[in-house]
Amino acid sequence: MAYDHKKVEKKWQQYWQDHDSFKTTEDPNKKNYYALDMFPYPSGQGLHVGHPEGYTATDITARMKRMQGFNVLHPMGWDAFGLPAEQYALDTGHDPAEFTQENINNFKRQINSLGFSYDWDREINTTDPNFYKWTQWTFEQMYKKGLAYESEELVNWSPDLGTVVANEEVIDGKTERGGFPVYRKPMKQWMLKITAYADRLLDDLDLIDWPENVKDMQRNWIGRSEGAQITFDVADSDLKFDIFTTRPDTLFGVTYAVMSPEHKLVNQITTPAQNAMVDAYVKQAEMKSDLERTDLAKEKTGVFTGAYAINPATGERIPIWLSDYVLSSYGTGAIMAVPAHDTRDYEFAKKFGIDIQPVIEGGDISQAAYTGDGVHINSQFLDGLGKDEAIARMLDWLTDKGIGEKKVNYKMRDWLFSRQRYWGEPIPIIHWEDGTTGLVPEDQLPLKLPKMTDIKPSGTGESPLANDLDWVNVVDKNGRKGKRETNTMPQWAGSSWYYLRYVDPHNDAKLADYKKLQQWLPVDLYIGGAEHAVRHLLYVRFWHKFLYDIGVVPTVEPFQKLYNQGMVLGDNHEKMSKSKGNVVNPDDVVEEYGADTLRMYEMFMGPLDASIPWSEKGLAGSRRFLDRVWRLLVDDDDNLRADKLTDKVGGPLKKAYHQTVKTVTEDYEQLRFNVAISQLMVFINDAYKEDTLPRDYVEGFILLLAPIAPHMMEELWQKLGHDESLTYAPWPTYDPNALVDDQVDIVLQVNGKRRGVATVSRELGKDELEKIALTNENVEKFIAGKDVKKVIVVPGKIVNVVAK
RNA sequence: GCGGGCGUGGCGGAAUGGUAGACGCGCAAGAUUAAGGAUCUUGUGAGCAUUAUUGCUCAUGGAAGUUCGAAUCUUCUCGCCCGCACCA
Repeated sequence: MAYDHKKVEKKWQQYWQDHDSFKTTEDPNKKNYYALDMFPYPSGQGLHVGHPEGYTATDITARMKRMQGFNVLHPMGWDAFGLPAEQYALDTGHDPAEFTQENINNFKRQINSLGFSYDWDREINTTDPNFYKWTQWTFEQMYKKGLAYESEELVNWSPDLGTVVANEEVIDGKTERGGFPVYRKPMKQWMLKITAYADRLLDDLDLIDWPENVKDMQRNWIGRSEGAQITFDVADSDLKFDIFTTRPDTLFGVTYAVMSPEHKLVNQITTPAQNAMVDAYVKQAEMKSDLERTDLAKEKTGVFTGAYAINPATGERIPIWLSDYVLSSYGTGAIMAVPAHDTRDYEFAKKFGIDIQPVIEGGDISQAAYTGDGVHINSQFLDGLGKDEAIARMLDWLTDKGIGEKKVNYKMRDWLFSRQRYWGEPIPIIHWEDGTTGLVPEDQLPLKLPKMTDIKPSGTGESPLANDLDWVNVVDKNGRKGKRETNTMPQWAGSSWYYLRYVDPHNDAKLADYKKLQQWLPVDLYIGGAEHAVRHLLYVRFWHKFLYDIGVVPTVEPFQKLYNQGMVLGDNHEKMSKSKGNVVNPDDVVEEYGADTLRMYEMFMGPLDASIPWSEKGLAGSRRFLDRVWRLLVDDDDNLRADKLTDKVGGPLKKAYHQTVKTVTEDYEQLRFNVAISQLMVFINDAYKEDTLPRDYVEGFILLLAPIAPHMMEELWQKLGHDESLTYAPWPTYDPNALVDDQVDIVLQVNGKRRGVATVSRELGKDELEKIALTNENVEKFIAGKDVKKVIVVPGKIVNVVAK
């Protein structure tokens, strides 16, 4: 009888549920291990075969750690607020809450069908008021510290979505969701002051074990740059403006200044003669979406304001231009232009015929800007100096004169935290009629999202919540009237701290108990997709550091080790998508091959972080291996092949077994599952050649394979006579002495090429090995007629004869 | 343009300075004739030589280098992927 995956998988899933097998233990005598998945957004599509790749990796780790005697926290939950559900609800007339619940039920069914060892008592859901109470609470703490503030900002407005989106949600000038154009528009919005943590977010990357590319992306996003802020006077007026530059040493080469079209001073400095042109340029810039602005970046545009500034170094008058190559959102929104030594300024100066004044030797300014290092010229007190020295000297000079100072700037901007949509956490703020703004008192949290029938975005920049007057209008105990904030939080809010709630999910009094957090944090292993490298993972680190500062969490970083699983591609090597018709549904795989096969195949495909095409043949191969394991131990009548088992240990499988325990344990630890599986296959291939199998080895093997294929291994474990689940069976150990043979193969080389092999005693010394090599028939052939210059002997491994 | 990564059989991939191609897929041969994606054993980078155990040559995108020895380290170069992109 062939292995019946449907029966066996159902049986053990039921067993685990009935026995609370995966309930988190909190034994003070054990060490703790926190294995975390990026919780999913429960979409209407259901689980994708990409989801189980990361989930299986953490599940294997969690299962191994349990067997190794750790308390293991391995939870799952739902990132259930967000645009897609709301969009779907709008399109179909569904209630997003109901629709989301259906999706969650489906996701949970699918996840359970794959045999993941989650502790469902700790399930969380970001849309549950008992959860978002603490999202709101954290927002209030930020507000009290001045880190959550309301501000008129130039924001990314998406008319198609009817909401603003954060900078991080704009990809190539379009919204991440839907790919809609984005316009810069001034709007009053809630912001979180993530920039206050810029340096710590940057520096603490050194403390964590994350992929280098993710760290680099974060460094890049934070974009710290050191330079100077310098004040320029506007000629013939009392006005001044600041610029930021990383090259204060080139101040003598400044021949003009540029302000962004949105700069505050534009109206005040523009001369009447230039007014019409400036006006037209500013309007035009306003109309363009970000995408159009960057698309047109090939050709610089700009307009002269008619005004002049004074170069503080030379005292000369320099024209002030306007151009959208200067961004209002970076630095001071104005620059000093050094066309001789900056490629952008060079292009602009060439186009508009502005003076180009070299101040560093090297390059040819008739051809291109010279941005390299060199000796300064035409720069009075900087003449003769190199770049670094000149920068230092100039900073001193600026500071002395009181017209400039050293300054650090960041590309990262504050986090736009409000959305004009319904399906999100309400921001717990009340705007009072006397013009003040206050928090919803903590004892009134959670501030629940009201049920509404019409949740269409107004399109005017107001949230649909504004229409629910019963909810919006409030009166305090003194009769003062107020209106609730109607913007909601972005989807990233709940995911910025959810991993903390798993630690203490039912706590009514606190976000989570500090002592419990001390026991579990930081998360030991966090696995998810690379698409969250900057956004989610930067927000989380910011929230965590804030919560650390106010004494809620005990660690400065949330996730000690992060790993990005790759993508599962379609069998045509392309990203799976409905339109390409290459989507594989995990339900179908579980039905046909079983969960163990799916888990095993996804781990065997290749390295966990690689993106690899799906192969039905490969999937079948994984099933074949599991069948092979089954048949090795179970006969056609579904009975254990007891006659094959022996209580003796040792024999021909001894070395292979110990090697397997060692390799598999180490490979699991390093998430090298594909290699671990190949070693398990080697052992089974060896075992097939033997008539008898030591029972110890068979049991050890079953435990090693159990994290990957838990259902079948539980069944085999039971057949071997165990009446309890193997969940807490002790992890196999190996004897290092069993790994070394008395006899080893020594490779014999001549000039680095393999010319023979000799099987000798492991302890054989250098001299004997050299002698064996030199007397080897084939080696002799290759050194005949040559001088032996040197013989390199690596005992136990190799002998290389160098002959010329 | 800048930053990061990758390039190994027909395919997915092993090997992180010491026998290149573990393991799997595919393919082939043999055994077997179980009804279902069969199973078991063996072989399988290319080429040459050999009755043969076997030996030799070439081979990790390309070129050069370091080294007794390089898929692995260095430089250049080509190609692909990811991220950022007028950030002053």
